[in-house]
Amino acid sequence: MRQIDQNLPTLSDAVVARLRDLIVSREIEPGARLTETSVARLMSVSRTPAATALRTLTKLGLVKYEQNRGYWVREIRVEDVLAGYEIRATLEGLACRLAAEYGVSPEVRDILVECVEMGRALTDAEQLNPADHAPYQDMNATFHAAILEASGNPKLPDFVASCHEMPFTSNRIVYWGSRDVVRRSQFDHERIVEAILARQGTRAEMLMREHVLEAGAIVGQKWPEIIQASRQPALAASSA
Amino acid sequence: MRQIDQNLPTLSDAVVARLRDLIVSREIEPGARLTETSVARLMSVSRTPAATALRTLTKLGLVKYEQNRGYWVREIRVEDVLAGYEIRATLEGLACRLAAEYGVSPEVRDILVECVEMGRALTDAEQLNPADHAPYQDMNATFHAAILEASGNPKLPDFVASCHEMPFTSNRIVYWGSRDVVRRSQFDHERIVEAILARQGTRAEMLMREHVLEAGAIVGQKWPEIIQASRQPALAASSA
DNA sequence: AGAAGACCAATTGCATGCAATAAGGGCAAA
DNA sequence: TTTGCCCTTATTGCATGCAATTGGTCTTCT
Repeated sequence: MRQIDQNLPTLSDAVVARLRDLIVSREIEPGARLTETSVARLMSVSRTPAATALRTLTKLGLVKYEQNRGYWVREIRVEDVLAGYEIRATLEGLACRLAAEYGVSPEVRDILVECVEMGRALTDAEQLNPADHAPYQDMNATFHAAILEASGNPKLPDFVASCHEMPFTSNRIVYWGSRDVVRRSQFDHERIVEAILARQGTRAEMLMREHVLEAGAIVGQKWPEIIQASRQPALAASSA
Repeated sequence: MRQIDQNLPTLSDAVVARLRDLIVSREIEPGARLTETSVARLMSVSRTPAATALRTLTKLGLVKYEQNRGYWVREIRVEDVLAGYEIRATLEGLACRLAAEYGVSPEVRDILVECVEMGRALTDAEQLNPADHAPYQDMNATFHAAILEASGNPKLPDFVASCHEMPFTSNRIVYWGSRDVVRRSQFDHERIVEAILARQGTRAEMLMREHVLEAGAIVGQKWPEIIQASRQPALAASSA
């Protein structure tokens, strides 16, 4: 009875994951009513994990809640997604500045240099290799996480993580359709590392802001396609 | 049976409020075990609202949680509080820049001007009047909220709000012990409004950063006194 | 004596019944 | 016709019993 389809630790987590996919893919339409009972039936669980999941999704901003009234699916507006990128850009920019100003440990420096070298190698060929997409995403996540850690601000990683929990704002979404776009992102990484190691705080901050905002801009441009693609369950499910 | 002492909508909310006070005031020591059952007994409620409250406090960062293991009281470190101020300073700075760059509506302009005039009046006398503390706090909250709204970023108010939920990071804590400190804060407000109305985005951003960081610096300086004062239940309870 | 395995206690995770609450509709009175 | 009140109904909020998981301990075998 444990685990409905993913091997997440609790039923509630599994309900959150599945319900999020259903909302993001618009299989459940914006404005639709979500009662604890209906979610419980839909997921074949009792009301307890359904209720817990709905509270979690409320905090994630995917459903709206009114006291003693119930839950509704919220519309995912492109301006909300862009707002998330704007906040993430600012916070990751802060992390860059702090890391540059206070200086990074040799270990962090090695990680950053390694990320840059790996990214260069993965994107150096004349054409992007689909098989390199996943390694590049991993490198990207490592890169951003290392800088957040190196900021010395113990709350910053958590705040940025809550940005990632919003749909389409994750740093795992690296557009792999155009070599130019990926290559430019890679150049950003190189300049960011250069700035941090040279202790150029403001430069590092602005470069990271730009870097993240550009990722957001690409999502904004391709918004109709993204929504369209996410309507297809097969694709939406792959986001897990 | 409803409401144990505050008139909050749900029992769970009341448990969150009381437990937060107990943790912040260190009546429950850092590292202490918190089981659903013990909290339920302590608050004279069943396990359900206790469990909900513990999950909420985990998200607020006041308790630590381990899967299927339980909850522990986390230590409130001064560096965590300062980290919160650093994030808040950056985000409110962002809001200022956006409001300045895109321009504010006449309504918002009137609110900001009114806040500045009220603040000037409340701090103009040679000595601070204790009775003016609460009105000044209200003005301060209105001021910051108006700018966050005016930023046009729909997620920004929520993110800043989650900063306020951390202990000692609320913008309601305005130090009222020194006229110079309050007066300087008031001057900041005046310059921030000037910069926003003059569409000077970067200046507005930096002024707001400085403004919030100074509030954090004061908390940092007075940390031992704050911890000491919060040990006294009478004072701690007044934070509700 | 040390290590591995099985048992035991403590704690959360889940299921379900019941109570409280709030919105909406119907009915009556002005 | 409109307005105000009450009642119904849908839904969450709460209480509690049971199952599952985890960590520690005790035993046993090497």
